[in-house]
Amino acid sequence: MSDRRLGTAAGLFHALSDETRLAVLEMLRGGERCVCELQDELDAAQSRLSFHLKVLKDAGLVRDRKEGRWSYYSLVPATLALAHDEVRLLATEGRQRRHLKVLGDCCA
Amino acid sequence: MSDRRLGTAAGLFHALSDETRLAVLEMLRGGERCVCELQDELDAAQSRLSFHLKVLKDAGLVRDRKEGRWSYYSLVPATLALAHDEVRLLATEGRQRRHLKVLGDCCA
DNA sequence: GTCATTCATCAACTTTTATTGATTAGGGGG
DNA sequence: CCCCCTAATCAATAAAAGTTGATGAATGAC
Repeated sequence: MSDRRLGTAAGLFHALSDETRLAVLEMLRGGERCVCELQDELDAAQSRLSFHLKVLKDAGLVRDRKEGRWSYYSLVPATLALAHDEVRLLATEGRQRRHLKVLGDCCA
Repeated sequence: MSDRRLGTAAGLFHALSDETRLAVLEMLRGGERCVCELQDELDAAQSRLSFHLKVLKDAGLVRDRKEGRWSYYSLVPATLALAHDEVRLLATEGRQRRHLKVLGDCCA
């Protein structure tokens, strides 16, 4: 609702704009996962996955929890809800008809 | 639903990952607009706006209609709905609990 | 202590995106 | 015809994002 709204939304969408990151999020829907599980299942190089996890974390879409030598990642529902609201807004046809312009002339 | 699902979704999110483009989409919620109106209201250089409109169009989020010397852009609700579904899926907590791994060992 | 495992981070590099300032094409108006 | 307006496209550049391979920190097994 603020005036950084679009900037924030753009940031979220950027985090969502990569296939690997979406695959991570999908895996996390099933619950917390450690990096090595993600790595395995997604067949992604370690540093590459780490990079994408950081993008997701910086965007607030996931959080991590360290336990022993493992890092477990999980979704942050609130942020996903935020992204959801943003798209829903766009996907919702605006009710208000814009007022008609004087006939024939678009700009000028 | 296909196996290009994530790739397609990533493409949509990429188109949504820019503040200018989001601003365009918001304007279009009110109905069709010609480029010059967008240009005016968004205070964007002509070629820059044209670039972003192309990104949105290539993503299938908007369509254009030429009339005389003007181009009018409008939303494509179906594509927005697609993006909406995709986010909703992610934002929906997965029901299924993943099966537990053997005790103590994450990766092995 | 040594060693292996997990993962983050870094530096170098490649690829992709975005911006800018032309130029170009199509309409019209005169 | 000549001229202006709208908007797309292009080339050059700049900036951001992604990949790779290496290094390093932390943990825990021995």
